Amino acid sequence: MESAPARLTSKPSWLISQLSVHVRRLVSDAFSEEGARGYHYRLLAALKEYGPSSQAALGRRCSMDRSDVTTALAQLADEEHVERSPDPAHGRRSLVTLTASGARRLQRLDRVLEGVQDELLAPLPESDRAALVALLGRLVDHHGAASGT
Amino acid sequence: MESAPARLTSKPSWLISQLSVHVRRLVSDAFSEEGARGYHYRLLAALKEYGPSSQAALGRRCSMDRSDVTTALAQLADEEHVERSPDPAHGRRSLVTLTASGARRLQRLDRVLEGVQDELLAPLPESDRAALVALLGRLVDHHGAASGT
DNA sequence: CTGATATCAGGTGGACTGACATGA
DNA sequence: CTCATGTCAGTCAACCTGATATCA
Repeated sequence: MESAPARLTSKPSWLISQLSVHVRRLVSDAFSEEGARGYHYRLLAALKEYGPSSQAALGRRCSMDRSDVTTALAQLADEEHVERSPDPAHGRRSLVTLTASGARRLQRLDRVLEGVQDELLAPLPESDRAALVALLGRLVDHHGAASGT
Repeated sequence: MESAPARLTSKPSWLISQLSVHVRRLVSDAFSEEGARGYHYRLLAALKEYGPSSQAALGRRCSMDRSDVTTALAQLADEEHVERSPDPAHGRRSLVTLTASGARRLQRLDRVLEGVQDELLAPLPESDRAALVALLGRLVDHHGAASGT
């Protein structure tokens, strides 16, 4: 405190908050050109990765609230990127599946994200990028395990 | 792509977005116990670091919009954590200064942030923390320089 | 009964935009 | 005149809460 420069930028949570502003700007700018939003991407990506799922499971995996899952899925269903069918085994549960057009949509969004990443990581050489990803991954794993089911 | 598990968690922008959710939750939880919000902390910290400033300058340094600076400063002024006085040299411009109570407030919030950081970085040993801070710092510097004045 | 699930209504803070008046 | 500044009004996505209905 006394001798340190007290630079805001030495606080990890401050750094991450600042960074997240830029990331969000970049991502939502890029996504909105495609007419998508963050929630849509998360859901599509989770569906691709885990296969057909219930809405509650999607919410857990995407760290999204159930109510938001419902809304976002309704929009995705409107555009026929996903299909919601009642789970035959469980009356109340619905099974959400990725459609072919949803998979294409995800591909486009993935490509958009690649661009964002290049821009974001521009100042770092390859080896540093890998190190950063590894470190962030450990944090996400740790905190994801703490909160999710 | 081919052999990799295609884990979402290998995408830096995804990782940062995920992380920022946790960081925000931790930070705003902790701050709201103090009755503060992110904007308040940013402004107080910037005032401490750069000294008395105009509102526009604060906005630039905190990556905040001018209108949000106005609102947040009004609240801080209500609680007498800052003082706004017209700049004698420039009629329209106001000079914002940190009061003694504002400085104490900032200290408390800083302590709160330390706690958040400990929680956030719990899974990482000291050396990795430093590495992470360095990497994030480089990204923030790069992208901050690009956007701000 | 509890518990999980899906839906709907609403509220909050953070980021942003547009309009406006004032002053250098 | 233009430009920066401070203010106000309002939009938007993300995040969260509570209430309700259905079903194992």
